[in-house]
Amino acid sequence: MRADGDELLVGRIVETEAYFPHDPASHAFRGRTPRNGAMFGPPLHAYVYFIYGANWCLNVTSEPDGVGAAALVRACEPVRGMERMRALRGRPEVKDWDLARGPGNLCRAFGIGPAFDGADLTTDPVLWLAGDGTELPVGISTRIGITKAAHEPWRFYARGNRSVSGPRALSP
DNA sequence: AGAGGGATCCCA
DNA sequence: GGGATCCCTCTC
Repeated sequence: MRADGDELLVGRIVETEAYFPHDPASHAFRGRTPRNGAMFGPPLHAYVYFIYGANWCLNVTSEPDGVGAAALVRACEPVRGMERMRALRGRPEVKDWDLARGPGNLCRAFGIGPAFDGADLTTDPVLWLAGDGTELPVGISTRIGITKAAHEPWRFYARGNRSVSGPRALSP
């Protein structure tokens, strides 16, 4: 969720990937650097990074302070604030279900950028996580867009949900 | 399928 | 400082 001025932007997370300690595909693999510092912070904090010259990606730290690990939030099913999300995406023709599909698109739709790097997602007044009790059927697959540890089944998605990103073969 | 895009970081 | 690499996106 994100409070954007007076407007509340709400999305249900439908796709994540795990990046474990000592995971060759993780940014934290080679140790702490200025970029990945937030990954080594306390759990349930944001790690926001810039990639491919165009996209921000949101991760949620998952291990105690000092351990570099996080879950990449790859997609949300928009729940509320879709018009504002469309404006943030800058693409008027995008369907609701497509607004936060993919990690870069998700950050654009929610206005998430470097300002949130290191934010505590349990107490931050603007960006936070919450549960609504919904249970989703979980599918598991290999992670997307990586070359190292590519066989590890560490991607988790909501089965049958249109807002899930990636090749169709990976989200049956 | 393929190009664009810019930061990051390792190893000189 | 160079250059491979990158947890991607859009348009073809």
